[in-house]
Amino acid sequence: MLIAQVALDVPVPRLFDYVAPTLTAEDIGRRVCVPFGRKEFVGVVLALSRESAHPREQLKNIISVLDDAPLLSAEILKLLHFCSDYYHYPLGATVLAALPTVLRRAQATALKTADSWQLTATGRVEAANLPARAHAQHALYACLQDGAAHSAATLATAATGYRATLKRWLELGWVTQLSLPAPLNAVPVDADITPELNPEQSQAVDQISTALGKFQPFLLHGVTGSGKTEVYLHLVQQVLAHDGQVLILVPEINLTPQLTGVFRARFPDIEIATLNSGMADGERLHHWLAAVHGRARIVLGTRLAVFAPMPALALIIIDEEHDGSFYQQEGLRYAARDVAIMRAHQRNCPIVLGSATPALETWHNAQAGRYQRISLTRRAIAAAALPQVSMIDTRTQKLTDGLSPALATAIQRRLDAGQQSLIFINRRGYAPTLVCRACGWAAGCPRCSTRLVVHLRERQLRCHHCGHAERVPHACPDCGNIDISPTGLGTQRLEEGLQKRFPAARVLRIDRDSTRRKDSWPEMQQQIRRGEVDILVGTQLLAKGHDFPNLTLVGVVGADNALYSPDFRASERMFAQLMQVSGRAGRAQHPGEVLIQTEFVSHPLYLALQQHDYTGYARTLLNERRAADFPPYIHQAVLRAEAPQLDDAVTFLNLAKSLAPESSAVIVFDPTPAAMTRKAGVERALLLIQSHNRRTLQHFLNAWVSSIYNMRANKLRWHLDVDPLEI
DNA sequence: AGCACGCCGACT
DNA sequence: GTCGGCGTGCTC
Repeated sequence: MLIAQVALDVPVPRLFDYVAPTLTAEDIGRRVCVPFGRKEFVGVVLALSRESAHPREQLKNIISVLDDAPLLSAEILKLLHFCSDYYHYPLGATVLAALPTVLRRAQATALKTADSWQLTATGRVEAANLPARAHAQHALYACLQDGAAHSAATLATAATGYRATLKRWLELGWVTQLSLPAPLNAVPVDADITPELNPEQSQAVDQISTALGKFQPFLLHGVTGSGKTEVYLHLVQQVLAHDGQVLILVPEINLTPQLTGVFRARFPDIEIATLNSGMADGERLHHWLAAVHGRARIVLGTRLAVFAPMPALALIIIDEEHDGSFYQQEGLRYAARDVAIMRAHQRNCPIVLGSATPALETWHNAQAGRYQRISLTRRAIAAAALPQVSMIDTRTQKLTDGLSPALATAIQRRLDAGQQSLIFINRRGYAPTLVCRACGWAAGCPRCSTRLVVHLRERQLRCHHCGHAERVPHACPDCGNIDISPTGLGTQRLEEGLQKRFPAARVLRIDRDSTRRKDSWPEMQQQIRRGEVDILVGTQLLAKGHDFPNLTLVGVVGADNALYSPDFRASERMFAQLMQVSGRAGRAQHPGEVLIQTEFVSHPLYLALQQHDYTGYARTLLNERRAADFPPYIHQAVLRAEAPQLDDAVTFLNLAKSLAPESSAVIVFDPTPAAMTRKAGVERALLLIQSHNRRTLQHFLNAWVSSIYNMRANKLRWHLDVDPLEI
């Protein structure tokens, strides 16, 4: 009797056995439909054996086997196994999380190949004579006239409401329907020319490409504008020449279209699968399958792409590897960068971590020789020097709407010269608080332990953590005083102040609020490039990898906040952000200038920034971390609990602590309320666990987690966060 | 996660 | 007398 061990998407840390007479070892990694409780579930076969720990009469039969070939290779299953172990997340849920959502659903019986449509010879002749007013038909023709097969998704974007037209054309015999998936990126792009590399870049390419075929992590540390992308492109070219696949991970959505464009222009004949959370399910599936079947030679995506099976994977690239969006903060809590390293290790291929401001963990690994460091010290455009950075002492200057006279003068000079300025402030909204001048009341969120942010244009108070919104009150709800005022500075207020100060200037605000509408951010980027904007005001959105050639001034406002933060990673993050945003200035012919408003003109963070000295500041921070016994000198895990009452969460954690195995090499701290205790109506507490030895910590957690699963947890949710980003 | 079973309060 | 609240436990 053959028994299949099946992974199911249930929060239970074990597999389920089913009778599966027809399966063979070839079927491991295939999806199956199984009865589970009263329902049918989709699962993945992870192992086959002759016997089960359960009596035969308790075992049910597999209902059906779903795909004609395994979707998850042995290799990717091994990676998922590792993740389940390392992050202490149930194996079944981990495995199912690696599949696109459509493939996790029970109704989806078998995988249908996506249809595509192609113009016939008749169609070509007839469509050329369409009446001018047949707009819908013209739009469809424009899309199909290249003769290639196109998917529904491509047709939908090119010609809205194409379905009716397509149906008619199908009847007329103008198009044929193929039951083959259309190639990705069928829409042609202009081919790019391969630019020359400077000596540093070509040395980087040489060094990395000699490692192809074996495991070796590289840290590509390149100053902003040093042309890391060009290095990636050359490496990809080499891998493609040997029929390999490349996995490229990028931070959240913003950069994906831009970078995809670059790769498509350089490799117009290569299929590129893109994977990010913003994609429609069907499209995502299409791209994922292209990766799985090896058709897509380049897979470019956000963190979730790290689990995309790729039969010919030969190189992994992580761009902006320091970026926080590589951490998944719910469900399977993983760090895509670390998973990618493990994947490269298992696959025996090189991995490139690129950044101008590497994460301290990464830097530390490079110092220790675990990663090979390659530096690009010069900007790719020879004329573009790094910007000059200076501080403006806000203790001695009078600020108007958050702006010092020195910064205002600098902006005026750019306006006179027809150049652009960028003012960076990491706070959206009008003002971060609404305060009563009489009694000291401040508007707080009813569902979170945090202040509400004033959004004046919408006349609303909003919580940036749970989405709660209410009208701005006219008087203080506590004492009735009318004199309540927005306090502090946000992007909206800064925008308003700048517009008042420079009435003739075209000011554009860029934050999550102003770019919420789909496609508005790419549109704004075009606007900026076309020179239709004089002053940009924005948050970290602006810091990331964009190239605005006419931008010569970057002003920084309100950065001091990070210096007070209780989060030990706050200054690392702020330094990286400022370094990145400074890098926006003077990327082309004109020299750039960066002005930072601060009360701490001689703080090491700012001094390092002035010197463009990542290395020096990294050393400072690492020394601090070592002295304080913080990561990367110690390994952490956090047990988090959420409950309607804080007491219940804390009690649970105390009980969990009492169940912790004895270990002299592991420190278990006392439970504490989370930094933001209440969030979206739930009370949160946490328990920090530390060890100097990663393996010791892992063993400890292994033993502990199974006993936590046995605890009763009413109305309480808990999870373990290994290598947490924030505590 | 779903879903059923089960044991205590206010209703036709 | 039942309808239904959600605490508890199981799913191969």
